[in-house]
Amino acid sequence: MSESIPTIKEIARRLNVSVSTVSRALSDHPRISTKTKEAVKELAKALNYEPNSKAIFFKQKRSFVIGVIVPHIYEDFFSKGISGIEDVALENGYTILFGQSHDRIDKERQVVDAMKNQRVDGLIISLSKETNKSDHLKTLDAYNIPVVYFDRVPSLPGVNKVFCNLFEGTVDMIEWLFKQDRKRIAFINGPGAIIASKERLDGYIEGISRRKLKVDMQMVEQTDFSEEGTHKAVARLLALKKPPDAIISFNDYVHMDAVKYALKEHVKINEDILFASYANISVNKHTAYPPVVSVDQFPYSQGEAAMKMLMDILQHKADEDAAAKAFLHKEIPVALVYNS
Amino acid sequence: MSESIPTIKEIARRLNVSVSTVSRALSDHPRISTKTKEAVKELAKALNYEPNSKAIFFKQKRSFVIGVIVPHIYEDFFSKGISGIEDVALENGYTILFGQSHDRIDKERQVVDAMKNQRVDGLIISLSKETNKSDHLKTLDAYNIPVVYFDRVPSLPGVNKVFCNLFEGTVDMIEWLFKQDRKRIAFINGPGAIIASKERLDGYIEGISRRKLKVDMQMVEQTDFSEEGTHKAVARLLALKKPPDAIISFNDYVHMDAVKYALKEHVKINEDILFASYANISVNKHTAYPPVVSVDQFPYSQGEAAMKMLMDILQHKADEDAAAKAFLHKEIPVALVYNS
DNA sequence: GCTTACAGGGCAAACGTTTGCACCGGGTTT
DNA sequence: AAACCCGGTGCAAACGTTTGCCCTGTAAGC
Repeated sequence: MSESIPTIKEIARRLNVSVSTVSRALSDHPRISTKTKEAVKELAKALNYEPNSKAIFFKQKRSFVIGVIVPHIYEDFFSKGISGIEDVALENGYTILFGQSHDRIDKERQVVDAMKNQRVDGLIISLSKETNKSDHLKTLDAYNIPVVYFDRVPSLPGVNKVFCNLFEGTVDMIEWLFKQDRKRIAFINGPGAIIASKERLDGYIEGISRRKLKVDMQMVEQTDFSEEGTHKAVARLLALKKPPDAIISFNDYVHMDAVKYALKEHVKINEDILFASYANISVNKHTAYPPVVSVDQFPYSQGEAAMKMLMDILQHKADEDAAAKAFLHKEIPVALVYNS
Repeated sequence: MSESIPTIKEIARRLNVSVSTVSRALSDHPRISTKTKEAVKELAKALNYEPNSKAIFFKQKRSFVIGVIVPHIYEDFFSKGISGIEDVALENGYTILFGQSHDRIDKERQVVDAMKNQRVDGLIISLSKETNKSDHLKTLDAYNIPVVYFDRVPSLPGVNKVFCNLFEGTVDMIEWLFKQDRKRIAFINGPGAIIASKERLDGYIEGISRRKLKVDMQMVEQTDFSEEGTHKAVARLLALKKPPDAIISFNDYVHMDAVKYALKEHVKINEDILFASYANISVNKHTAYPPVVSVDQFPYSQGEAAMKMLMDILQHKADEDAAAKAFLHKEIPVALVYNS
């Protein structure tokens, strides 16, 4: 009943030629006459022939599939990153196998395993928060599957990675706030353990220091990303003898929670206190009180860059040229985005 | 240099048995002695053997990959749906190939083609807005790839689909608003052309009618989902001689835009006017003015249901039993979610 | 007329795995 | 003692495609 899927064999049978001829005709091999090629291609089109990429992989050891693993898909940042990856992949005839780690290392392991079983040609991964060592990714080496890390990258050097550094962006943001005549700039950072927090804090300290001011650690709060955590941080800031006239939040989600609490305290958002943040997520355009400035990390571009890097690696895989095998690093510049 | 990937052959060679024995041992075939099985399994583990699923597909004509195509990943609704799909897939040993149509039919075609080339075992798709006929999905029949439609489903009957109907939810929402003593309930609907708009409108009319009230079409506005479109709709509602005391928005994004405009007009949100909406997206928990009630369509559950349905179809694919081949429909109930 | 060259195309192996069938040796039936 | 059964295992084909090598026929070169 289900009329069989056309194969190269079928074409060969109908045209009374051998399968090898068909194969070569389809790939424009010079040894095949134009006439035969035309006949083959015509019939292929008529039968709606599509090569079975699994069989090709089997022969060529390439699957034309690349794996993409992110902590969460629901975060604006990652969904945009995936779009960047996907677009470049499609341009190059690749498809993406997808998985989420939900920020858990066991899940990450499971997904990495699944990708390995599927014999992906390469992997782009943004590490889960729990992932400090990447031994589960070492096994990919044995399978000769190259890995490109994306945004949440290991700090070790011996890897390919695309990321951005928030240090400069933070310094710029502080400069800008000073120009708006803000003098008491507070900062709600994320948990101290993660690198992203350190980058931001370093930038904050540098930014304040450049104005020859002393950094007041009372102005630096921390949140665990929960609503309560952020509320408490804001509460402490507002309770200071000299409360801040600007608050930088770790990201736009923290920003929203901060605003929510400040509103309850009758703070005039972006008047009494200017609110700044990181990420520049899409919903900022819809919310009543977006941050006046947000540091955009251009996830789409990061995704594009990561996929291009992977394509590059795949190209040069067979090369004996050692130089082509060096580990690639790419730092994407950030930019301030203003909401008026 | 790249130490070779372990195969079943390698195991056979080392253990001095045939590949068939290894294959059977690995799959717990009853004819193989426990001793041999143990030896094989032990060595397999030691070598870190992982079956090459491409080769298996080749033999079994199953890839253990299912394709998932959605209009956008950045929408909260779809990202949750995908998570539901993914979790069920993983439980069943399947991995997902992912693609976005960006609400364009040409992109949808391209992605469907890519999935076909990869010989996915099945496909779950939420149609793009542009897709009215699905001839490009007909070609999947020839490849014997079953399709389950998800949320954005074709209205025709001869398909498998999981969806929810907003009619009841809308009626319930109106009832609830009446109970809050709201008498002039306005409605900002989406473009008339899409089914989702019709369902909502029908529910709105039914809800109002049940109170024996006449439906005032001045209270029914429309937006094209742009910020301006929504702003104009709100402006018209506020300019009415008898402005509304409740506004239902097409979804939470429209809701946000509506609130943003209303704030400018000094409306006291959720006091002067109660705001209600659909979708119950995650950021509602962070925003300053979430809708007091939102109709949750449980995208995660829908995703789960869709994947389970597909697993079911795949199970019964070989069945000659016609009953098992009937087209499956599943309607997921919605629920009101209140934000206090 | 004979060799040589080359264009055009076919044969068959290989990729990793599954599976129907055959085989073998020892124990049970008759 | 012949016939049978059965647990345990091996053989080989098959899946769709690519590719190194070989074969054939015709035309050019001598």
